[in-house]
Amino acid sequence: MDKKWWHLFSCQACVTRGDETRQQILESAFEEIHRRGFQAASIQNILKHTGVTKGALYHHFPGKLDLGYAVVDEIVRAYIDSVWLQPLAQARDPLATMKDLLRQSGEQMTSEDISLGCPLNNLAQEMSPIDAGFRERLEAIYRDWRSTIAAAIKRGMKNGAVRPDADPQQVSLLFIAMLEGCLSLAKSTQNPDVLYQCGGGIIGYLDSL
Amino acid sequence: MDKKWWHLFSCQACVTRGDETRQQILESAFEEIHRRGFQAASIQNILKHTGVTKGALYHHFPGKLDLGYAVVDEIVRAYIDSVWLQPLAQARDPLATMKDLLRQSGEQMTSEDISLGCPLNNLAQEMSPIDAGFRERLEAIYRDWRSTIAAAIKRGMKNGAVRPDADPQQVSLLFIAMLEGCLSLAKSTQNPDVLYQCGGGIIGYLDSL
DNA sequence: CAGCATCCATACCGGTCGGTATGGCACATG
DNA sequence: CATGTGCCATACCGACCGGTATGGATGCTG
Repeated sequence: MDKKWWHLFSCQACVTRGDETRQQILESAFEEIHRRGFQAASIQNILKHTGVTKGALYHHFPGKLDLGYAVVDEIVRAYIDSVWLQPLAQARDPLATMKDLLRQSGEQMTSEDISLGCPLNNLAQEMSPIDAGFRERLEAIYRDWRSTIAAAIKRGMKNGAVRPDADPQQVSLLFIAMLEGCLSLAKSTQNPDVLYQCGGGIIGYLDSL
Repeated sequence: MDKKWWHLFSCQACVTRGDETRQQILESAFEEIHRRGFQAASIQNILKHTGVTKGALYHHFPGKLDLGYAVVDEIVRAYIDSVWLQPLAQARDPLATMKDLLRQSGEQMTSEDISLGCPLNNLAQEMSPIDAGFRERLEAIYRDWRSTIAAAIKRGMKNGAVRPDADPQQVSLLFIAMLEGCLSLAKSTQNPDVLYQCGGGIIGYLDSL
């Protein structure tokens, strides 16, 4: 079932062209899902923005559900990885880096980003009660996120960057909850000021640790 | 267009029976929307659980969108009103009552409540970017909620129940963000412990005020 | 060159959606 | 009693949905 290894040398097209359209479909699907939610996402719309046809899509993905899973596994997860997990993986001062990441991603958000909200949270809210496959995948991302934060906090407690009576589990939980809550409120109001003021509250919380 | 006032005396059926089925439709619609989201909510399902027919529904509501608006205006708003606004309206010690309400509503949540999430947040997340009518209604509810909390905090600062250097605006914002974020995480993990631990973090925050 | 697998385009299908048109029943009115 | 109106049931509609069947183009394989 897997491609044989020498395809990498003898058949460029098989590898690159196929994976290229697959990637196009994935990114367009992510856009559409981010915009309308998974259930309301239309296959036709996903195709319209790529130029590829339905035959191509159903050649690469068995169905809409699997396409959604792939979006979670390969795009949403990769985003959280690159933005949060990797910077925190070997941070010396976790609170400082978290505050930096917070400010940084807050500043570079467009008003459209604000009104569309966090893709991870959107999908989790919509699909967790409905589909177990989505739930498990999204919950795994949250779990990794939390454990990475908790580990960073623990390291910070050891080297004195975090006060020693902090509870790493609760801090990781509450931080993500505050963040998602702030993004959620900002999305509802479509007001960047809400995001900034709320983000200030998160930073204040981190300062208390 | 309005019913004439003497209908209240002369035509019981016109008033009570009509409003009764309307209320049934509203409640069933709330259930269905809470369960599947507004866009995926099926008129047929809403009817199935009430026993009334499509003619009745479209007699009381011009369309699906207006039905959704009515659910927000008459059910979601009423819920927030009764659970949060009224208890806080003349609370002497706002932080204590907020902690009480938090614990109370946390304890009486079933595991199904947890996995379905907060109706207000669900609808806001799904519909705010898509439909302005929903967005304005939901944002109005959030606004009232925030201003009620802020007013209560301000009163608490006057009578010494809240430390005088608190920022009522930010407290109200952050509290709702934390609450919605905690419910959101608990929904994703479908784990009550997450809710309790996260709620403990909120209470810790309130204790710091 | 023959055969085969990959990759994709087109046409089509059953099912469900929200919405409408129509008619009938109960009842208040003049 | 005749008429009008609020309330609701039934049958039906076009649109769109996700999914499939089929065929063709390309390029590697033996």
